[in-house]
Amino acid sequence: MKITIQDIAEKAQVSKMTVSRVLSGKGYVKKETAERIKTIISELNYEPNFIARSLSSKRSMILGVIIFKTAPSLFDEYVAQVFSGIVDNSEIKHYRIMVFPVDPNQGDENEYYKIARSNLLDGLILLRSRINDAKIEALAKTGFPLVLVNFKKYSPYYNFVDTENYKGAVLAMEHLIKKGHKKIVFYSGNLFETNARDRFKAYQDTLINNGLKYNEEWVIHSEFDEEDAYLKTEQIFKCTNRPTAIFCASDYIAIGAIRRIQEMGLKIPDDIAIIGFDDIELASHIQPKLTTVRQPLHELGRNAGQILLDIITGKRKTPVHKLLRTELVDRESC
Amino acid sequence: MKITIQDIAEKAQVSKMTVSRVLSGKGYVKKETAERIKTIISELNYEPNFIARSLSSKRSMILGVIIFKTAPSLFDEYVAQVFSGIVDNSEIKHYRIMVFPVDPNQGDENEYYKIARSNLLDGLILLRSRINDAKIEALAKTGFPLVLVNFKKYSPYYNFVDTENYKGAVLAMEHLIKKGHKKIVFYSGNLFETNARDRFKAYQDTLINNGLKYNEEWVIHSEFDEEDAYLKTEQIFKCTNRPTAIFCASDYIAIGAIRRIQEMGLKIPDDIAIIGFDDIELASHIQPKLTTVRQPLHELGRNAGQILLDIITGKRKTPVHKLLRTELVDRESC
DNA sequence: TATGATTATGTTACCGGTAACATTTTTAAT
DNA sequence: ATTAAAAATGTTACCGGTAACATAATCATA
Repeated sequence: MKITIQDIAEKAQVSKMTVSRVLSGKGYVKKETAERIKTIISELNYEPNFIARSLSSKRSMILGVIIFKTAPSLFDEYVAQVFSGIVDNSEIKHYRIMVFPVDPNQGDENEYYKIARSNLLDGLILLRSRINDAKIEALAKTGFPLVLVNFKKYSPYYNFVDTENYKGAVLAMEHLIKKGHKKIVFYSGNLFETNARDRFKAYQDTLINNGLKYNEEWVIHSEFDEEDAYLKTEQIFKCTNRPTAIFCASDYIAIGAIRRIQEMGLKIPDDIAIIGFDDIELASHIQPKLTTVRQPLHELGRNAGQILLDIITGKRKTPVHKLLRTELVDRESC
Repeated sequence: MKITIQDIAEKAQVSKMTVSRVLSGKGYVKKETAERIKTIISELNYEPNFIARSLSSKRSMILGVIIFKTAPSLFDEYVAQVFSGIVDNSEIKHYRIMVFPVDPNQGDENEYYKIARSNLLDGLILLRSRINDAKIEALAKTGFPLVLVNFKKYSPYYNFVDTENYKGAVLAMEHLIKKGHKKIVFYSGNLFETNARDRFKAYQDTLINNGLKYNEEWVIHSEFDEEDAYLKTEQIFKCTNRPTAIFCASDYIAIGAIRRIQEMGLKIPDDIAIIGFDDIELASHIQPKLTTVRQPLHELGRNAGQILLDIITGKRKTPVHKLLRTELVDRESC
């Protein structure tokens, strides 16, 4: 039989409330009484019922992390690092973290909307949200504490942390152009994600600002994952005018492209230069080491967690719009 | 104001119970009544209070995953893959998954014991448990649904899924020996983990079974992570009798060792051969591609999840002890 | 039409805490 | 000694569901 607060109260010959006060540390309790109660608590090995507490206090102390499953593997490095960042915060230790994989292909799309409205969570962080997701706005408008990671939309309803994707992509493009490349292919990633759009825009703008032509044929509409990029790399070699460099909207894309290119016997960066985006762990381990634009994934997560807490505790008024810096990591692939 | 089951009941002019029956699909409700209630539910956009339901029904439909933070990064590939496996199960979709990072260095050690006893969870999966962890046995003995991953202990109190670490390590060692290596170093990983112990035992036994000598000087007591292995690789070159091969208890260890060895200008596998354990994604991307023993991480997670569900629903009686197969992946590092 | 079984719905209590308010005891100040 | 403030404890109601049991309505059958 589970020990309840009532059992403790009876044994200590006080009311439930006094025990409750000892547990929460709030309100007045005489020192000796508190000691007596504490002793009984540890003797009986009592642990408060989390669910009951949540129901009564109307705060669950649970935060949710929604992970849209867009790549074959749910927990790729992107998610892993952002997640580590979220958790890596002493303040967040008072909260429990719940993970919700949401697979749009499985029709899970509106799951998280239900979850948010089921009183289970005090707040929510969304990873890999897409702009074509119908329910995000509805949820945001309810005022439910919500932080989007890598989803940029300047609206009073949204709170987000994102990276300076546009600036980062300009860095990448200028790096290629400085090295003399004029024929640059872009692997887009999924353009329903705002970061892919920003990088795409920067690709186009930087070409034009440097007197180069934007050529639609040189845009490969890949997903963000390795496999898709691997498969679509065929397309490059069908171009009549073969490019000399590739700017990939993510490192996973770059890794897929590199694999295909190397299979064809071409040398990187001599035959074709490649630059990625993200700087995941793999980037520095593959051959050649990948030049890329570093996105502070861990920081992204840490900020998202902190902002969410601040919103929940009322320390910040929404909307919160935050952008983090990127930096070029120059290695061997271009 | 949040809509409650009472609001629905009033609007439909029935009692709460009838609404509750419609929601759960259990018990009798007249068709027209049910329709009427369903209409009102969707009109008012009602979502049941998860917490209240849990308190009343005494099942939270929440599973916990405890991740002992032993490496610098909480979510390394090992954790990511096992976790993906846990989640990748249609039956588990009815449950919520809560993640608890437990950092022994921060004194979190007994956190999970409290969590398990706070009525928040229906069951628990433990990753990276160590045999010196005092509370695991206490928890297991309470009969709380509990599955350990990669923790082998044949006891009626424990349920676990593990890999055939011993056999896998024998595979690795025999592979090295077959290639003519006689002086083989072992990087142990943390010997508080049962899988490290099994691999260590296999290392010793296989040496002896092949007429080779077990030499304590050739055992490097590293942690399971890359950085520690990198640092401890110095030790090899202090041996008077320099080894020709290294068997690493994990791929991360191997990657750390390789980095140090390559920095010293030595060639792998010519100057020194290396074999790893796990077959993480990185293993096939580094240079040279790592020969290793594949451990089915995703399967490990999938099994752990399934076993936990079976225990919770009473389909299986504990104890459950399950071992999964390993396989040698022959690449370029030896 | 009576009767038992089946279907449909309702009532009550409870899950185990906490909030809000009430009461009693102690302490400090006049 | 009196009295107000502070400290200590208690009472009651409620959070929003569900389990268990009770009752009412409907149906099938003799």
